[in-house]
Amino acid sequence: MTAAEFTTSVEDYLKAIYELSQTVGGATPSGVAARLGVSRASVSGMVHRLVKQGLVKHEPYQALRLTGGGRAVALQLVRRHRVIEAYLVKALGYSWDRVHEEAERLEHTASNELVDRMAAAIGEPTVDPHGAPIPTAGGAVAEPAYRALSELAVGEKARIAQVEDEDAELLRHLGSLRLVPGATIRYLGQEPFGGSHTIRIGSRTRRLAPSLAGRVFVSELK
Amino acid sequence: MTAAEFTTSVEDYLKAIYELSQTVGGATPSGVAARLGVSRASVSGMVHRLVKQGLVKHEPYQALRLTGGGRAVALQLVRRHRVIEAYLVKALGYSWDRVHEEAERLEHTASNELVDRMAAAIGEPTVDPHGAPIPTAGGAVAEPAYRALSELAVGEKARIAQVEDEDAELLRHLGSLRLVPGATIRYLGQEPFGGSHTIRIGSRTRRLAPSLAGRVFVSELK
DNA sequence: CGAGAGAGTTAGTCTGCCCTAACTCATGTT
DNA sequence: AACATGAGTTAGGGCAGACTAACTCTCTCG
Repeated sequence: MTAAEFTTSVEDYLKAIYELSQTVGGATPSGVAARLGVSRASVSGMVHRLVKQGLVKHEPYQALRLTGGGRAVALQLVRRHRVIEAYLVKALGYSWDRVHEEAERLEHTASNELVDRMAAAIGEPTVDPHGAPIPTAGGAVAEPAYRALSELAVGEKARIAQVEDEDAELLRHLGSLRLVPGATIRYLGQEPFGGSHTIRIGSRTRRLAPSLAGRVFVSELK
Repeated sequence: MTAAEFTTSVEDYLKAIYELSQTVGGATPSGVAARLGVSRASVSGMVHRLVKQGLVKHEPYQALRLTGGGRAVALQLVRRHRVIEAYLVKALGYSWDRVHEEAERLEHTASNELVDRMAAAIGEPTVDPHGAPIPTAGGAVAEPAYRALSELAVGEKARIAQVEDEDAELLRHLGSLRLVPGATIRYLGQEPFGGSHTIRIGSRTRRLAPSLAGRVFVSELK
């Protein structure tokens, strides 16, 4: 039942389409190609196979959409990825900048049962080490509408909710600033002409390059 | 450095050749084919590739032999497999009859670092749940010369050292008899004409089909 | 409105790994 | 010693998934 129903490639495409679907512009073939590091032609080829398998819907020259089945596969994969990341950090002492790469490989070979056991062993976490919500085994996900840090109003306080997880350099930098999910900050504003953002975290003032501030997401402080 | 240097297929072939090399008759192409569930022709094809990559030595119509490099790859894989099995049992509550299948997949995607962390987390085990020795990270393995249970002398006492790990049914049966590595038994003999073997384990007398007794290995009691 | 630019697709090729069918080699039996 | 048998190999295909090159569609902008 948990047999390898889909190839690693198919799973990767479905996950890419799932993740791009919830960004502005949706999942375009060239977006998928860029995300997976393959040519646009390869995406066209794979999309045909996915459509034939009933995992994706596609009208030529339109955005790609997952079917219910395709979405379910993608959500399982996302769950496996995020649980594995959380487990590596909590149970095996990994740092948060090194788990993504390992999880990218393990997510395709770990059974759902293993992932469920990992989740149980660390107390059924609801978010991964970068703050991303973990889908339930049943395939339900919270999809919180966080704001980018750069969208805060001057003087506003907020809590760091989630950061992008794919860039290890970024994660090490954010970690060194203590800018991790759960941290409380106050936004002090942006320098003129698209300069750095300034925030207060604990008793320290920190400056963030504009490109970083769009990759860190915050929630209301309650 | 721990990048995926070899395909899953290549790793599987090397492991099969390694394991068959230490049985009587060595690693023949048809032995490898049977073990991996592929045709003999597929083995011939893969052997050409492995020879070209310098992982295997092969004279036509002779047994296959690993080169130093091939052996190193195989030992890494065996280490990953056995550490994963041990970890699943000790850290995640798996039963010993369900770990082989999971480890067969994870061994190809878990990094050496992950495996080393798993090993450390459970106290650097030296054998897996079925009693098979775990190679060190450096690639050294103990290769103990155990006897099959069926080779014991009547009345002899011995310790269960290792059992075959690939047949879940077998493992469940042995588990129900408490015939697990570390258990102490006394061999009471075999029924005439190739019948069942009888052993004493704890205060109970158990009977083992001849085919089972050749798949359970014992060491001297000290 | 018409033309690029760029996105998407099709065509054709390659590699990895599997298969079946058919041939060759090695070996034991009579 | 010849031959049957089975092990090993070669030949020829197939499928998955990637690529480049070339064609087509869409959309924006002058």
